[in-house]
Amino acid sequence: MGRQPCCDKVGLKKGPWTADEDKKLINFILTNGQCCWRAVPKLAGLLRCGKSCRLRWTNYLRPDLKRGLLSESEEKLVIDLHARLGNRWSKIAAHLPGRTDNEIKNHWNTHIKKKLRKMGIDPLTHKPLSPADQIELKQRQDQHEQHDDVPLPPLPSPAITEEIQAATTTKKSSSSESQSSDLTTTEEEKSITSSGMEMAEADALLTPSPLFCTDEVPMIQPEEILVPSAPSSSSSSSSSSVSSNPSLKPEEFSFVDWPDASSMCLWDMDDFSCSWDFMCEDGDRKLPIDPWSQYQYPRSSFELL
DNA sequence: AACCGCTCCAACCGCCTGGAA
DNA sequence: ATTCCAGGCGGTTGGAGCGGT
Repeated sequence: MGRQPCCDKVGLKKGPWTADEDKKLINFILTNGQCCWRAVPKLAGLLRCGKSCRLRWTNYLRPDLKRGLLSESEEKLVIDLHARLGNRWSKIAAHLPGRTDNEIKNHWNTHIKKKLRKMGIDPLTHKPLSPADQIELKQRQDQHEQHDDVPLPPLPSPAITEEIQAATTTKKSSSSESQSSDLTTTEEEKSITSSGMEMAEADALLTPSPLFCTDEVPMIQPEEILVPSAPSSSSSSSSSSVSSNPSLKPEEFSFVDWPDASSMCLWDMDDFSCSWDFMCEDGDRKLPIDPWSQYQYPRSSFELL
């Protein structure tokens, strides 16, 4: 017996959201807050299932979302976090304010995977592909230049496979922590702290405003929140254009942590790169490590891509 | 201009989990 | 203890947009 669908799908709309639907959802959430997604479509006058509403809001309409491609620093962070957490996109996204798990997942699949493979790094294991694998990969790429979905070559060694499986198992066994709030530190996140970056450093890395390329993403003030009027399918890269809603007041955005514009500053990349000197514990000592060393290629080789 | 193939990403689907009943 | 429900997550898909021929 299959599981009941999340909602009665008869008569429900699917596919891209229209500007009108977005407007209804935004107005509803801003007025009532996020609660009981199942009830949202009915109360907001939408012919969507609650799940669809939640996704639309969290992945697209939330005012605190960043837009645009991931910056180089964000990309590095994603790679590092992926090496430690695997495909746990929501966990990874939790470390990148304003980014969604979906966005990071997409970026990983479309950009980062390719970069790593080009560099001879297995995106699955974050270990170098063996020379034989690289030759094979090259041959396959030559044969199927256009296809990125070439099956991955064999894993470098059974030990690595076990390592990944162990990580996967950890995911299952630690599922009880998966729902914990962002403020709590999970076991895995603790391991990140101890084996990799210091939490404070990670926080510094992850401090929203200074990190991001503000030229990619215009700062939006609460009073500037606008309701899109163009169909969503065509507004993917310029989401929040358009007709303002005078009924929405800045104070109604209390659930959004708006960056303090006065504290905004741009960091030089050189300043930022300093933050990538991680520490590892060696007994009682803490030793600095370069996270890029695990890839066994010079940092600059990545930056050239 | 038309066609084709590729890329990208918004959205969907199915499963899992925690909490309430 | 069990069942049900809602929310969350990760994998996958579909289609718009774009470049090449």
